[in-house]
Amino acid sequence: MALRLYDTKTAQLREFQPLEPGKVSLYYCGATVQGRPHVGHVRSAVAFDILARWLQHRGYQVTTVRNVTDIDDKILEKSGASYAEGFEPTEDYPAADPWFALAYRFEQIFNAAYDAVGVVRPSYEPRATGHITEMHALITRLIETGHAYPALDDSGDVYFDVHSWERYGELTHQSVDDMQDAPDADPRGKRDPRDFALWKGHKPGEPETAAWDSPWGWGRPGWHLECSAMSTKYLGETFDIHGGGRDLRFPHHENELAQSAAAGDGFARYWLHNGMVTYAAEKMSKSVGNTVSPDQMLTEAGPKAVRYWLASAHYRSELDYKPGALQEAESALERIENFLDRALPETDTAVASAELPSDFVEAMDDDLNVPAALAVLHQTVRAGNTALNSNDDAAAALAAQVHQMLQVLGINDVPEPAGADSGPTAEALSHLVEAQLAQRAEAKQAKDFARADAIRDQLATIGIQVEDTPSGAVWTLKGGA
RNA sequence: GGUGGGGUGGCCGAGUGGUUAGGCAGCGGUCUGCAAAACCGUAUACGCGGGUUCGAAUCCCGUCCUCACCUCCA
Repeated sequence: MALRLYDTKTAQLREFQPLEPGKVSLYYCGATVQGRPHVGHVRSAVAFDILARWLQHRGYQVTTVRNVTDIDDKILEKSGASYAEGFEPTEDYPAADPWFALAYRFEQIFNAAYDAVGVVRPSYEPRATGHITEMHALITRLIETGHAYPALDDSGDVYFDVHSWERYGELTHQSVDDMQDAPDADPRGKRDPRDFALWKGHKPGEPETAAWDSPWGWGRPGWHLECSAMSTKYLGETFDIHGGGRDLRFPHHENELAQSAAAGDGFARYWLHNGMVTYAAEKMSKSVGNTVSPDQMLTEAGPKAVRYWLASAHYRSELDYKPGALQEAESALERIENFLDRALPETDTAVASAELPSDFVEAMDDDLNVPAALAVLHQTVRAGNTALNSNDDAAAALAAQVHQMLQVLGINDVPEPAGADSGPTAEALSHLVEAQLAQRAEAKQAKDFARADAIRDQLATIGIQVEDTPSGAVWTLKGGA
């Protein structure tokens, strides 16, 4: 069975066929680094990370590009504000903060957030400001072909002429005439309010460092242009998959498509969009102020559980964040890991060669139906536990399958938080607990269950859970004691 | 006004005509000194009203509610 993906542009499931046999080029929109990431950003990255991993699993050589928008109105605004009289600095926004320092600082925080849940770094991570030359070339082509024009006023802007491109609206299935004008639309030097900026002329008050020379005067790039210029540079004029959040479909992706196609490029062959993360059924976003940070999630559950939760709804569905959701994921994941601990006490080399269950493969091939794939994973865990309970040899093979499924979903690659498990502190703790457990074993031997239970309860109150197994007591450190 | 999604059992969340999604939380049981873990069993379901069909959560019509985008947004 072939991999099928839902393509926004044609609004249907399409069998995936790469442009070049054996290779896949994937571009997905990263963040505008003007502030800290929230859960929605991480969800999107996890969705496309799983796509990349699945393509790789299917044998494709995948080239992944995720852009960094390191210059835009908000970045300049926030930087500008940090120089103003009476500015109150915060940890995130210090005083006298150059725009490039601000952008790079948040870029690193974004990367830390992606890393924390095991998102593989893309092949390339280009920044908008590093591709001004390529953008100029694209603007020039658009002006030459009559699809772009310098502003009619003296702003120094250059606009894309939406009426010059009759396919405009094809991605989101809208016609220009039906689009509602922005209530606060500033017509500036536009022929039509819906024309969008390719190049923004330098404005008085904006820093000199945020302006580049161009055939149309000093200025800086418009938002949409970078993705067209960079995807083409790194992946070619036509490439396989373009991804991003659903909220980017319009205007961002529509505009990207228009400017690239109008310039004669084939551009993306499949468009994939992930659903929004909501909070109390409302889209999580900075402007609404209902964001939850990756750090906050990580205080509620382990990083693997966070990734599990982010993947637990289909990538095109909305994912509603609510307190308790992460604990549920943690419980589910714990059952999986308990099984693996029991069935694969030591690293087994046979694990790597295990084949994925066909139902799992089928689910993933069906537009990355991760919830259905997880159902297969859980069924395998149950079968494995049953096998273990009856000393059936099948357990090891099932465990190997479970391991492989976790691998493909990227859950195994989530780094464990450093600290608790190793080092002198852990060593000392281990000795203390083992001593207690030895006493408890003695008490149990003597049928002094009251004392044995007292020891267990005492350990429980400091966050150490004791469980009796056929091979003796084992203990685990539980957070949040 | 335009475009595109949704409304599934206590909660989350798959599923597009007939046979168990799955998880979490409950309840009962097995195991255990007691627990824990694990397994077994179990209840609660498809927004509302019509229609098509032998049969609909799934198709059609109507209706209500809701979300996203059209302005920066993963």
